[in-house]
Amino acid sequence: MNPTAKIPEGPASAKRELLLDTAWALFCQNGYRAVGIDAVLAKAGVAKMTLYNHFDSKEDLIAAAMDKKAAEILAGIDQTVDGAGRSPQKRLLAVFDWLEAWLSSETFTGCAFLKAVGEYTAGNDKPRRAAAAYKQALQDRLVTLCTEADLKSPAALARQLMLIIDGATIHADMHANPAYATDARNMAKALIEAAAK
Amino acid sequence: MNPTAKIPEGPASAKRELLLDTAWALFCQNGYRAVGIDAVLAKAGVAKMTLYNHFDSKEDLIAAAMDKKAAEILAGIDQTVDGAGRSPQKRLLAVFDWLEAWLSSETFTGCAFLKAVGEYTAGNDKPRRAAAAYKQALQDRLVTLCTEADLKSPAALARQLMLIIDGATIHADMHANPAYATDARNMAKALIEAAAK
DNA sequence: CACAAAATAGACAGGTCTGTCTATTTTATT
DNA sequence: AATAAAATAGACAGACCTGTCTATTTTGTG
Repeated sequence: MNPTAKIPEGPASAKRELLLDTAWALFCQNGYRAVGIDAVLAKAGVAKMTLYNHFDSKEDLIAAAMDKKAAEILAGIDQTVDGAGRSPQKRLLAVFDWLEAWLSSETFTGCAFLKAVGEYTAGNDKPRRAAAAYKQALQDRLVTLCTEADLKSPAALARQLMLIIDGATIHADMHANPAYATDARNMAKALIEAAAK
Repeated sequence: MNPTAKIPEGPASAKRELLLDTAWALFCQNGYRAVGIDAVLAKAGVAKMTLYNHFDSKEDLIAAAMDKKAAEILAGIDQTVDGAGRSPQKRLLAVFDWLEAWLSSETFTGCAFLKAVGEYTAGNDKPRRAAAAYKQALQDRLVTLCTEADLKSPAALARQLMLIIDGATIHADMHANPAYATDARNMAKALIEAAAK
C-alpha cells in the first residue's frame, strides 16, 4: 500500500537470497560451468521452479550472485578503509590489509570474478560484464583514495594497484600461498612513496 | 632399428600434434569445460578413437596441450630476451616487450593457464598443475634475469614481476584493452630501478 | 478463516557430454 | 606386395545438463 514501496519485498525474498548465497559458494569452490543447477538446488534445499521463478536462466543467477557479492565485498572494503583512520595513505594501504586477510582466510578459493572472465569469453555475456563492473568499482575507489592522498597520476596509480591486487589474488590461489599478499603490499608501498608529491 | 630411437616418432605423431594445437586454440577462445571433445575432433578432422589412443582423457589432452604450449611460449620468451642484446636490464625488460606484443595481438584471448587455474580447482588436477609449472618456469627465468642484472632480492623481485605480468594479462583480457601492458612496464621499470644496487 | 502468492516434488523433453566398441580403411614399413 | 600399425566412421551407453510443466502443498496477509 505504501506508494514508496511498490514492491513490498521486491526481488529480495528469503529464498532468492538463499539461492544467491548458495550458488556463489559453490561457484567459488568449483567454477561456474562445473556446478549444475541441481547442485545449487540440492545444497540450498529449494525447488527448481523457485529458482526459475526468480531468475531467467543460470547465467542470470550467476550475474545476480556476482552483483550481490560485489556490493557486499565493496561494503567490506569501505569498512576496512574507514576503520583505518584519517591518514589518506593509511586508508589507501588498508585495502592491502583487506587483501591479506582475504588471501589468508581458510575459505579462500580465488576470485570468482576473475574466474568468470575466464569462463565466459564471448565478450558480452552477463557474468563477464558483472566481473568487469565490480573490478571497475574497486578501481574507482582506489582512484578516490589516491586522489585524497594527493598522489601523482591517481588514475594510473589506481590501475597499477589493481594489477597488483589481482596478480596477487591469482597467484595466491594458483600456488595455494597467501604470502603473495605481502609482495603486493610491498609493491604498493613503493609505488605510493614514489607517487608522493 | 636404430637403438638410439626406440620410439621412432614416439608420442609426437602428426595427428597428436594436430589435436594438441587444435584443442589449445579452442580452449583459449572458449574455456576448457565449454569446449567438448567433439568440437576439437570436428575442427581437427580427426576421429574420436585417434584422440583416445593418444590421450587417456580430456584432462590429459588439456594438460598435454598446456605442456606443449608452455615449452613453445618459453622458447619464444627466451628468444625475445636473447634478441635484446647483452645489457642485463634490457634483457629483463624485454620480457615486457614480449608481454606487450602478446596483449596487443589480434588473437589475444587471455592466458589459458590462468583460466585453467580458475576452472580446475580441486587442487591436484593435472591442468592446474600444468599451469603452476609453466608460471613457475617463467618465474625462474625472471629470477635468473634479475640475478644477472645484479638486482637486490632477485627472488622477491621476480615474484613481484610475475604478479604484474599476470595482473596486466587478466586486465587486458577483462577490459579488452592492451594498454595495461604499459602500466606493467612502467611498474617493472620503477621496481627495477629501486632494486638497483 | 479465506484467499492469493509462493514454493514444492517430481517427471519430462531435448540436448550435450565423455568415453567405449566394432568393423573397415588408410598408411607406412619392410 | 605383404604385413603391421594407425586412423577412420559411426553407433552406443550412461551420465549429466538446462529449462518446462503440472498438480499439490505451504505460506503469508487481509
